Amino acid sequence: MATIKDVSQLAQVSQATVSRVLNGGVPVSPEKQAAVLAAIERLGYRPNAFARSLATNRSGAIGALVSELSSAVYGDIIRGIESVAEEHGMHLVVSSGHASAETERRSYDFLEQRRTDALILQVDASTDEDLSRWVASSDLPIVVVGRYIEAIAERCVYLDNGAGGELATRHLLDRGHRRIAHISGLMRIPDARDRLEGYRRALASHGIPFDESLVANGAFVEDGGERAMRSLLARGTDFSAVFVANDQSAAGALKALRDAGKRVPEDVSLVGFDDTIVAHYLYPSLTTVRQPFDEMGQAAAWLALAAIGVAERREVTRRFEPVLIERDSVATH
Amino acid sequence: MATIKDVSQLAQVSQATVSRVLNGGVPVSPEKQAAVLAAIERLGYRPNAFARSLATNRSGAIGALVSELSSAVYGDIIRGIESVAEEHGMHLVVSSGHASAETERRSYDFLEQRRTDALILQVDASTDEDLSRWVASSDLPIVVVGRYIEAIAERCVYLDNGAGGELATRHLLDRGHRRIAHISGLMRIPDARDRLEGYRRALASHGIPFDESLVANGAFVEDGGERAMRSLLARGTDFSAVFVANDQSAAGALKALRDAGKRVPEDVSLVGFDDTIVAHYLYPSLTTVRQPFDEMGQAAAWLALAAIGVAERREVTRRFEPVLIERDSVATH
DNA sequence: ACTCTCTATGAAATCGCTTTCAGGCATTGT
DNA sequence: ACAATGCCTGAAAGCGATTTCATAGAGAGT
Repeated sequence: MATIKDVSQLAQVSQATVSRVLNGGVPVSPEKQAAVLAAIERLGYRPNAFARSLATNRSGAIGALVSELSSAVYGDIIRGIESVAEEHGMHLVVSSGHASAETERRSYDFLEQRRTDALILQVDASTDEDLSRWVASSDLPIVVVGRYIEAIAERCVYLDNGAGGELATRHLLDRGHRRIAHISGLMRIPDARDRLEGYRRALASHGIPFDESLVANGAFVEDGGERAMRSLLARGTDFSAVFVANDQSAAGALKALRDAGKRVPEDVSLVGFDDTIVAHYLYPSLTTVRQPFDEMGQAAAWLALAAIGVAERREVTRRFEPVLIERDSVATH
Repeated sequence: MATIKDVSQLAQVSQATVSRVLNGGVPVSPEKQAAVLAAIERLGYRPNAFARSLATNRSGAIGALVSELSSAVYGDIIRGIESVAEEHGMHLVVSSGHASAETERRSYDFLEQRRTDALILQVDASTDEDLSRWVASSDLPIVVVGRYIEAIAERCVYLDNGAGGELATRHLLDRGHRRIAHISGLMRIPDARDRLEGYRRALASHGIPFDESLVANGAFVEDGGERAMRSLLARGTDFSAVFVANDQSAAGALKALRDAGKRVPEDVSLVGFDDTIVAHYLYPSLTTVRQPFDEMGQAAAWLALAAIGVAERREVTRRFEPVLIERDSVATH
């Protein structure tokens, strides 16, 4: 591998000059410039990124830590981050936390260890306190996406989950449903609690009392949704619609309904949450509350890049509003 | 940020000693060891990864370039790579090619630029020649996954797509189908051609002549599958089953069938390819040919790690066999 | 008791780049 | 024609680790 020294010798200039033509900004005479470029070409020279980073203390990359790499949910967040990063000539290093606090911590350490210039975190397993501590103790800018943490609110990009729960429930109310059940998410995750809260608010606004027996926990996973729906059906409490806390558990709920001989949406209407690819593939396709993952990723990237002075500081939306996507799983009651 | 020098001063030892306790291998007296560890703890010292990499010329990470980060298909490959990498204390840097040859090239350049110790490529847009050239001209080990390229065969981890096409088609033949259509994939991708070839072989083995009018192109995407199925139906040629080149286009095909009032599997049976999450969510759930993405990722990682001497050299499967996953989209004819 | 290993340690070179600093040379102004 | 100004350029000092090499001291062998 050729080094800058080889280039400088071949081009008969100093290493400083080579560095200057490489990085621009400083004027270099056209002749030397040409000589250097020729030498670079001739030697197939590529600057050593480690040396450069060591000297500049910048890596040219931002890191993203996501809870699950292969999830349909978070792919769009990454895509959003990447598009903005690329726009600014920065690269993206992605690492996965495997939905385990331990692995999240390890991956965080890796990224934080001065390998990237900024960090974007989308994690589930670590607690609010963990994250706040990380933000406080790290000297690189950290942005948290998909989660609102009061202590570091200005570094959070998140959805208004309460409004989302309300939106979903209101939609069912508007369609004439009155007995509306809820399959909730993993309650240790704030999103789940907020969505439930939104559901309660919507009911309240229509003067409908909250009924404990219409709520079952789906834990955000397909299996959980299936079990929750079975439990709901077994209770014998009557309902004509269900707001499910995410698309994945809605898939499970749909299966349980089908197994029980209930038709969707004729017998039971279903609203999901997230608008992941799952909602599109289900049959009937799922009416759901969309999270603008792509835009949220972009916002997070803007925040991060602005913090390190790569992107201009500009107004960035941090709290996103949910949007209802109507498909075929809701009928008028 | 504390440096090794700070630590060495606080611990009253040389930098070399600090480095030794950090990296192990070389004996250090227990007292100094303790002093160093205490100093590290006290200062919150973390070695600078750039400096270390510059000195050792190793990054401790392997790079993966995938065509699409957020695809359901490739998530499992990454997961497989990551699990093996982690097992060996290596980290993973992922970059995306966005299914464009230009971006693939750029991402490749980034990763190749001495940032990672080995490279695993899963790319669609770049040609066999591009890849062969990269492998030839790079001084880091490169493994290609999901693709067979003759010139660099020993660095490829791939599925026997021909066998897959045969498997799918044979399954339909075994179930009594004789008029079997095929919705093919993007023909510039070898996988698509091989699957078609397998389809032809299976037909031939049953003495059924290949019928051009039973083949339509679905280009591996949902839309394409839908259009292809419509085209097939419009031709008026009779068929009772279709082998679709991947799950995604099978989803489109299913939609077209449904729109045309055909029931699956009663009127038309369907077999997909890949066994992605899509196959699971479709209704009826899709019988499909499974690619062991996870294991393929693992194999690629083993190959890569062995090449840089991190993992022991052991026998690694490079050509994987497809497996038929039976679900609900095939009926006996 | 004396030489001969060995073992643990530190000093210093090195990795490949950026950046400061000082100076040479050509302009410009008077 | 001379001083002042600016523009380019090169030498050299980092950046923060690893690693080689030499050496001091401890232990072993006779």
